[in-house]
Amino acid sequence: MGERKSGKSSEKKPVQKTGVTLSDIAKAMGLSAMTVSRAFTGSEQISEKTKQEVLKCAKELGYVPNRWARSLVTRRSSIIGVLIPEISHTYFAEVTCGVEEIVDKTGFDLLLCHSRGDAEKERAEIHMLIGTRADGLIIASVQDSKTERPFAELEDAGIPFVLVDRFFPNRRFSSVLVDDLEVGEIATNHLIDMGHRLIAHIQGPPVTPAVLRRRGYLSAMKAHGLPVDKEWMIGKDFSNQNGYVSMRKLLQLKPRPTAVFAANDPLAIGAVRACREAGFRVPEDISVVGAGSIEGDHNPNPFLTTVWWPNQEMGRAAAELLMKAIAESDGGETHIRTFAPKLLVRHSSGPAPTK
Amino acid sequence: MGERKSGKSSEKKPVQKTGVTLSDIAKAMGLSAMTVSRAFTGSEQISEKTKQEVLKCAKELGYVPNRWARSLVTRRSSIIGVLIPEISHTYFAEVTCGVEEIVDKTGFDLLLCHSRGDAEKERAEIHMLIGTRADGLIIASVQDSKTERPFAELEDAGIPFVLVDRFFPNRRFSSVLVDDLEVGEIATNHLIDMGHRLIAHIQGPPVTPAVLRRRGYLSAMKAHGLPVDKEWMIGKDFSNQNGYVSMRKLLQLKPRPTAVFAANDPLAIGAVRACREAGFRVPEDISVVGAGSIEGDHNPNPFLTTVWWPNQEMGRAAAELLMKAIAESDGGETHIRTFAPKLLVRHSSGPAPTK
DNA sequence: AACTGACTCGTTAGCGTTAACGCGTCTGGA
DNA sequence: TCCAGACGCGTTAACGCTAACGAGTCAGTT
Repeated sequence: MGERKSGKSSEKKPVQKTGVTLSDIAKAMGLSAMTVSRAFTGSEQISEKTKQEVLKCAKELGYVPNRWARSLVTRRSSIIGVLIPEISHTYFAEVTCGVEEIVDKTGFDLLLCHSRGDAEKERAEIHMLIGTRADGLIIASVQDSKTERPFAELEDAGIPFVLVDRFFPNRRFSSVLVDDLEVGEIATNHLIDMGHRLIAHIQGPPVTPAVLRRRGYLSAMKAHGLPVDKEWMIGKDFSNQNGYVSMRKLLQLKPRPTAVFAANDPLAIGAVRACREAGFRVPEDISVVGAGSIEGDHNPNPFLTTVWWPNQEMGRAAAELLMKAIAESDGGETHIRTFAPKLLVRHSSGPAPTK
Repeated sequence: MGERKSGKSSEKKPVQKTGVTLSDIAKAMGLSAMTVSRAFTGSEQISEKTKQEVLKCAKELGYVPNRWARSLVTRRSSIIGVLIPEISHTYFAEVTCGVEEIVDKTGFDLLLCHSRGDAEKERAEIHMLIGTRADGLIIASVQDSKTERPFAELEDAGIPFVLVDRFFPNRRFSSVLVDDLEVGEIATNHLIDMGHRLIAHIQGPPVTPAVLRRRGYLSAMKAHGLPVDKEWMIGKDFSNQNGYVSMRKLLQLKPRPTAVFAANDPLAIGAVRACREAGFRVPEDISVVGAGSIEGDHNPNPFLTTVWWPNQEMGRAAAELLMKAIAESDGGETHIRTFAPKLLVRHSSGPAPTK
């Protein structure tokens, strides 16, 4: 067995598999480990000269300080946990991107965790993050009001956290929100303004944002004296598939709705697909409005009329709240930042058919 | 000056800010720390009875094992680093999602790092990940062939890694790829089949995938004896904005191209936008084909004709390669898996205008 | 009765790093 | 000349955990 790399090596030293340590380079330089440590921690108690020498020697030997040994004694991991249902949802990807921007700037790193929409998995991940001694958490929770237990654990562990787009009325947690009630109202009002009266709603799962958007839909309809048939509210999760299936059902109703407010964009896109397959034109025959559009350069969808809000900025805001909570470590106050949604009129909505 | 923690404490125990430790519950139960440890590590050297008692007591006291203390002695962090340009690109989000799926299943966690397309930042993150003693890395690198230095560092540190969609011909690294040459050919051939002859190409940045797609475009054109004007190849990065700007320039050429192959979907969407703004219809006047479509339920784009490949599955494949490399720790062999792209004909491409 | 071996549990030593303190050396001012 | 104080470095003792070995108990075997 040939050694693949003999390092700097003195004589035999088979393979330094474990990696170079502080005391390795301390010995090599005839210094104490402490002095070497000081060269890396930015301590004042070391002369500039030896500091440079140490850094140089460390580089040659390929030494990189062991983060965990350090954080064990420092009691800070410099790790922020991000706990979301799934990163492939563009919405969460953009929030996460905003979080990363701030967090990276402050010298922390991101541990990415998926709850996959499962409250129990979320709980397990929180537990894991406590074990990881994360310095803080950003959570897009799938817990409902009855299962706040995981958050209590976090508080016991003294780990600050900020919720994204989830609000628990009975308990104040720091959070960053969109006004989801307004989302529902804006979308619905737009359709009403275009002359629609038979407006259906494809809803999401029973989490706060979806519930509020639905409530906004209902409130807008009511405000205009428009009746809402129970069959017009349909759907059970945020998937494209659900949008497709729900729309197919809606198309069979009579009278057939002339417009649909879908609780998010994937739902809306699924709905559009169902309409077209069934031979209806969008928006000439049926108008569709989504919600939660993606921003930025990467994946714009130029077709769908939708209600937009600044995902990435919300991520930044959440991270800023968290950074402040960590820095001040008061742990006491909770802050809530709410963002206003905005209607983006594009090409999937139009005037109600005159028929 | 108040003592922040009086150890195990006898009477008052103000706030155990530091968190409960192994020996805390060892003392509480009259056991040794080792026995308690065994209850958590799944060791055989403990009776089922005491194990359950320990677990129960730990739960009551809110004890969670300190991951870093553990990994310090274990020499395994159970952390996989994912180093990508930016998670808000749906492409990387989906790859990451696939990675997470496998990695989570195997008991690892993901440290998410952004290179932001900057080779130097990427290098810094790799350095950080070495310090973190990550057990393995998945990298969508922005290094070019001349700057492989970071990878050498990884090899020295004995950290296995798998590259995603980057290939370094002069050096064999384990990697997962799409056949980008074929991507370019498929897209271009499709347009040629539709009768187009004046086909332009909006290209990406000078990284391997973009270069290969362009080469595929050229090869397809050449194979059909079609000339390529230098002005038809334009563009410098993967952004939507670049697609828009480049298309505007292409529209002013005479003769004006009747079709465009854009190196990825954001480019294509930007191009479509430019066409429409200038009063051209897509696909009646101009056909546009993208590449790298997103899959899954969340963000389908039902309009764009594009070349597709299985992002999420590629992520899974990369993670599986990495898991194997970690488990076997041979570190020797390198594996390369290539995925075939597939044309998705939708509504942004059509027959060449007869003029 | 003595021996073997399986089971449980404890003891000793670190893993690689930093906090806190201590000890020389050198400088400058009275 | 002497001493305060700054400066640069070393020593000791953790941080919370587990590997490796060792010791005690109890059953079954010879």
